[in-house]
Amino acid sequence: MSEWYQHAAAVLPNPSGNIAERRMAPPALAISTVIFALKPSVNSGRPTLWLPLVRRIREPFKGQWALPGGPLVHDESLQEAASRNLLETTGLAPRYLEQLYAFGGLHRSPSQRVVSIVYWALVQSEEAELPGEEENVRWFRADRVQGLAFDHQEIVDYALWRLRNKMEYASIAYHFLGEYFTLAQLREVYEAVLDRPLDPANFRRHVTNAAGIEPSDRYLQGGKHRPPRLYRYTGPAPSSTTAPNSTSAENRGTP
Amino acid sequence: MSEWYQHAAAVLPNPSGNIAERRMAPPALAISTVIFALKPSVNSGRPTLWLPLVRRIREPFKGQWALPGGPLVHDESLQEAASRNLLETTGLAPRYLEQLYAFGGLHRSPSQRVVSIVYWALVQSEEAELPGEEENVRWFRADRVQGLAFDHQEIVDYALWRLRNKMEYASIAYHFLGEYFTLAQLREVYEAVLDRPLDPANFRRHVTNAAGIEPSDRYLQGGKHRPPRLYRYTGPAPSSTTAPNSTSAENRGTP
DNA sequence: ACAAAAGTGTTAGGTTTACACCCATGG
DNA sequence: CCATGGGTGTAAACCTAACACTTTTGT
Repeated sequence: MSEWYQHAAAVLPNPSGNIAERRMAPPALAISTVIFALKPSVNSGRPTLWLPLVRRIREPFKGQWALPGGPLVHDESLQEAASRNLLETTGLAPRYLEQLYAFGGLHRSPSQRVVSIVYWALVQSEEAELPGEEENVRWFRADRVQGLAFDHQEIVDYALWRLRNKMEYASIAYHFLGEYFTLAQLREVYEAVLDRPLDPANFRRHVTNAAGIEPSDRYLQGGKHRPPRLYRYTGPAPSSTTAPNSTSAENRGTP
Repeated sequence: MSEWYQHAAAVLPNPSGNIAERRMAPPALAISTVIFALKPSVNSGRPTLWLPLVRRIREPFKGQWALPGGPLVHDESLQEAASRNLLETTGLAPRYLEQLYAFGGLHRSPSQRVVSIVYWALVQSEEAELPGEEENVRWFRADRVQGLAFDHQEIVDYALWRLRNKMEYASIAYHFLGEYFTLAQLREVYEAVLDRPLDPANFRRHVTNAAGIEPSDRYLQGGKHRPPRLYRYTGPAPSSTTAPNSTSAENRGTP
């Protein structure tokens, strides 16, 4: 895993060295994915944003952490490639998956020109346990990552910005949670991602007025206080169909 | 021009035919651009959205109209490729240029797998005259295009959606206009793109309260009535730097 | 003077925000 | 019965849409 730059290069006429030859080779095409999950902070226990990275085991940036990714394999759409990517890294099927951006700067990789089409994904916290044995995959706090290989720091920053931005107007927070959730849990998701406290009363109204969320007749038992009602998300599930068509979307600017 | 699919294929180990061989070839990488300009409608004379298309002169979809595009040439970033693209088609440097989406479906092109990274651009109407001699480049009304080659119809529809969407929250309308413009002209831009009338009084307030627009001490003379004041856009000009970093942005969903 | 567009004022309605308050449950 | 989070009510502040009205020019 994660040694695809080498692999991609092997397909090309001239893998290395000769500059004149290199200019003739078409850029390699790669797919990478920024995967977000909420996990309890080690200190406060409150949920915070985490993402998995893989350690590079070969030379461009050997030993440094990088986004999970791989070459674009034939007979596989861009989305499918990202999805497979996610499965191999976290063992999960994506709850939410959307294209982020195509990064194509000339010197992203020192050895060879690589164009990366990057996706971003949301997965559920509990299920997001790594396949154990993997020593070269580790979760990091999303706001603490640094020293990444290639331009992956910039990519992570942009994905974070997009997540925060989109969270404010689109119904994506649900994809961090299971089928049933309390409004307090949902609020904690928003507070973790947006990194600011929200008024519980106003949050309740905002979210119950929104379409796509339905109260169930179940309650969460076992708490210390009054058992909160459980809700379900019944809106569209763009899990594997976030394309430019239909009702999909991207993000919003800050102006 | 516009015969780059062939050209790209020529670089690859196995240009055609053999399916087993074809699966080994990496997908070709192309850049295309959706270029928008406002031109007066032939009937009403009011400004409407237009875009330039190029006629295909070789076989996949020969004779049909397609988006301007070409292969990704070495020593040229994605943005630079799109920018060159735009220059060759309209003779203009882009006033606004932003990445739209990477289209990578398996069967976009019948002969060979092609991944297209598509940009969208805004140019000024008056200057957007074609280099005359070009018989294979023509402007079409954006809401009337049909029968395009490949999946370009879908791409145009998405670009249109994105333009309309982004127009509602970002300061991009200015890029259709010259340095000095009246508020009525600016309102006509919004009305043409959003395809609905706007209240002049409220529009004025909305736009004069927004940052990045300054009144000048000049007035537009020569009209039939009271000469309107001329304004200037003084906000950030993302003309060639619309990357995921900085204050750039993409679009907003239809939650 | 009159028509028409430029530009200003005003008001009703909706949305957001802050916070007071009641409800229900475990201890 | 009390502490605590679940859940409801309410009023000020703010934003938006609709439209009446005044101003300024060319004819």
